[in-house]
Amino acid sequence: MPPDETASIPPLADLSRPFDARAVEQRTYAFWERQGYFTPAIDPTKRPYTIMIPPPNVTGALHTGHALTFTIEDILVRWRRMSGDPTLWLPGTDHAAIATNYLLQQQLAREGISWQALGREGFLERAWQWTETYHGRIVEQMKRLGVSVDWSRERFTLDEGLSRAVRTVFVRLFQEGLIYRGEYMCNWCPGCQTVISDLEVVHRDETGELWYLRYPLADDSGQGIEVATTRPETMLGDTAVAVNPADHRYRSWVGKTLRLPLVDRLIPVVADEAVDPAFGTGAVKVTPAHDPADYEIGRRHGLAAIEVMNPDGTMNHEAGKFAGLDRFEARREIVAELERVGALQRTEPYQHSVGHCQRSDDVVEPRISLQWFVKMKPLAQPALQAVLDGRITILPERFTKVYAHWLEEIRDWAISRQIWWGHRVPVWYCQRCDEVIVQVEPPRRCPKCGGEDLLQDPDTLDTWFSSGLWPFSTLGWPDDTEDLKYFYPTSVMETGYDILFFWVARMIMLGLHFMGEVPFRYVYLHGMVRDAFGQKMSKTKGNVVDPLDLMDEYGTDALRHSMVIGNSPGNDLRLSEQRVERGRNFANKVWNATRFVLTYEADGARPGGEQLSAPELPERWIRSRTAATVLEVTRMLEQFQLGEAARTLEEFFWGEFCDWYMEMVKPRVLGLAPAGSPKRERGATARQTLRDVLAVSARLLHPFMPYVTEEIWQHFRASRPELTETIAVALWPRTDEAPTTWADEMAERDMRLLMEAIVAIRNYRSENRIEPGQKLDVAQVSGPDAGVLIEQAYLVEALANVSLSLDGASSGGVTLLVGSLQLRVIAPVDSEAEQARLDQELAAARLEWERADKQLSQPGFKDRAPAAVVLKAEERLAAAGERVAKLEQQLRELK
RNA sequence: GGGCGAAUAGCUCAGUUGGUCAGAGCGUCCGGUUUACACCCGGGAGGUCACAGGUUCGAGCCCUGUUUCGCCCA
Repeated sequence: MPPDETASIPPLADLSRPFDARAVEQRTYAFWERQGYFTPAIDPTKRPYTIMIPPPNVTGALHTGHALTFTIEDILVRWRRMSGDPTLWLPGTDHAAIATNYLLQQQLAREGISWQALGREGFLERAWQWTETYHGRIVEQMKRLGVSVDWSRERFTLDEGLSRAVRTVFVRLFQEGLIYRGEYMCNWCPGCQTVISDLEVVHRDETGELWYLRYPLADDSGQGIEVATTRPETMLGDTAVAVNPADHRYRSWVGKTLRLPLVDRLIPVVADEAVDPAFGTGAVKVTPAHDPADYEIGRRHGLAAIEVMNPDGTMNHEAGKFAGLDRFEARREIVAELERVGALQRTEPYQHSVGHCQRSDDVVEPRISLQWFVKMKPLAQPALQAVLDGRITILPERFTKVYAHWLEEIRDWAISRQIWWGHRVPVWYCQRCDEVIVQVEPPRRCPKCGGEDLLQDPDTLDTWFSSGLWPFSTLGWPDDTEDLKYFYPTSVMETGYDILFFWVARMIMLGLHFMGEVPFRYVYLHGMVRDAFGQKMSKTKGNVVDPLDLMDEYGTDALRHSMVIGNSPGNDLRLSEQRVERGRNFANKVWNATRFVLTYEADGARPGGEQLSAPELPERWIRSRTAATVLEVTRMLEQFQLGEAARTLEEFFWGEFCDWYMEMVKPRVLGLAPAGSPKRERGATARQTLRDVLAVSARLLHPFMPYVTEEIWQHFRASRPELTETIAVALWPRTDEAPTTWADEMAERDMRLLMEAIVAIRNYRSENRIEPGQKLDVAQVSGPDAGVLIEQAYLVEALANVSLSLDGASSGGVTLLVGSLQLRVIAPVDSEAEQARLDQELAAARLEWERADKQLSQPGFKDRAPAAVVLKAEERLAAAGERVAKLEQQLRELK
């Protein structure tokens, strides 16, 4: 085997005591990538498992949200790949139009370059440079997380194939009448200088002011009407005052003419149902060009819409002497001026919701403009249906309602953006005959008049318009590719609940419309990652946790572990260093358990060559527990219960395999017995079991902690050449064959008893401050299951530091009750403490008895409860009763 | 204003077909030079599962209402 095809692990002797994550990670990922393990083989006889990665912003950096996303997806994907499914996890990045455009503008400004002066072409050139520079960074960061994606299929939302998909979709929707262009009131961000969709507006409650203005009657009678407004600067564009027609206070005012202060424009008082009589004075100023509600009122009453602002948020020429001022500066000056002329009546603080741009945080300005829209109702209906009839399952289930509600109330989607970075609208305007040409490839001449003077629409499309196509555009659509046929529909869309509307809903709508089939069968929504105090992470707060720092310090496996354990779908996650520490400790535990196993393997003969004795109780027990764990973990993964699966694994590996089984094995493997001796055989069986269980565990753990488990695997391969060359494609332990034949109910029952006995002795030792080093004698064991303990005496002796000398000769000591067993331990007895201990145990036993008794005597219980439940309760009652009797007797003897 | 979620040990959280389900990690207390691991081992304390009703033989889990906090939509 050429050296570059191995994982090049260091020799066993060099194994470091703590797991050295950093040393392992880079070499391991390079090995996986080189070998192409993550490129699936298309097999028509098998159903593929496909996940499309939520593409991170190409110019962005890995954050904790990505770490969560990619960890969850990697777990699912690695598990299914090991299960034998042709598995495709397709990676890619997103061009993040507004974000990139905005950041690049700022970057240029720092360099003293005006983007306007640079021009469209120059700007795009810079943007591509940026993209190329940063693309490498995000890819490297993704690799550090261990993502098992197929890099050979990597896509970028702005690459040629995806761009053609975007243009094709635009053209088809236009031809179907689902895309239209029109002049409407939209959300305008003066900072980004583009329209944004409703979803990109973030509403925040703010304390502003409510200004009361008096608009006088034009007849100079001295009478006037008072209006209240939160945005006095827009008064320059007022073209009416409106009142509710049912508001008797203003009935006589309707139809009268007012003189607008500062401007001297004559404006009517109109009656309109939309006016809320309870707001302010019940009369409102109407500014059709700057408020969506006023826009509607204006349309109903034929009012002029006078724009008083420029696209950048400064006042325009209509603002007269305020022209050129920023809108907020203008507000102050206009208020001052209104006060000076006596039009300002009063001001009061006012709580209201203010829309901000999701990207730049500027206050969004309602503005009338000519934009492209997607008609949503016809697309939304099938998307709703697909979820309601179960073709798509949303997890957690509660988000189904959120999804449905949004789709039912959906409004048309403004898709054009007044920025340069993105997919340019595939529409050309003939300068000769005004023909509008909508097509996928650029036209040479106007199909109507033959003119060659064609101007392409300057706008670009919302990034989400292209990412909405992600599940199929990445597979080659609009071409009918093999990938598309095989991998679509995909299996799972895993992402954060915050982009359910932005992205998931749109993928479903567009997928159904263009592919005629759902884009994915499951939607798994994870929660938001917060800081240790539950605060949302933000740069301004300075509480951003960098996953790369955490990986540097604790290792990738540790970070991944912290991302899934104890987390459940849809719920937010508080990330703290302590949490990651737990992950590191566990990775280290796994590593050291391996060192233990490998050390004895190296010490003894090669596996397979040794004479094995029959498995003893500890072997039967740990195998049975392993089998149960395989079933349990597999079941949980099938149900997307990743957090529970991880916890189950941790508990099994650490609590049962390491803390119990390895300790039980030590008496037999410490110090090798001569070949051929029974002790040697017993040791060989134990070592064999250690290896077997560790090998199964490593495979179960691999999706969660890929690096440490791969490292283990490679060390195993040294002595077991039959193993696959990577754990990444090792077979997932099957639930329908070995090792599930290891299930052994009797062994589990007997071991429980042994473990309880050991714990009872340790407990007594601890409570009575008996030196851990002091060996105690167990003089007597009685009870129906005494044989179990006697047979396994060496285990109890080793783990509880006692010796079983069942001669009954020595007297005294203390009797411990373990289930139905009684152990008489020769130990110093402090009769006062012993009395307290027995009293306490008696109280507990009585309580247990009472509870069982209460349950059994519950009227109807025996008739209605399942027989197994009744039986269990009866057993509990009997056992508790026995225990009470024994304790009472012990107390009597003590006195 | 509408909808959703959370409320379980000091802290952070699990608990998915209602019948040992009262758990984990961290923290805390006690004890450990047991050669895999102190990133460890052993032992302990600690909870009326927010509150009030209801359904049921049986409720942390299902239903209704209330309180507090958070989120989404308008």
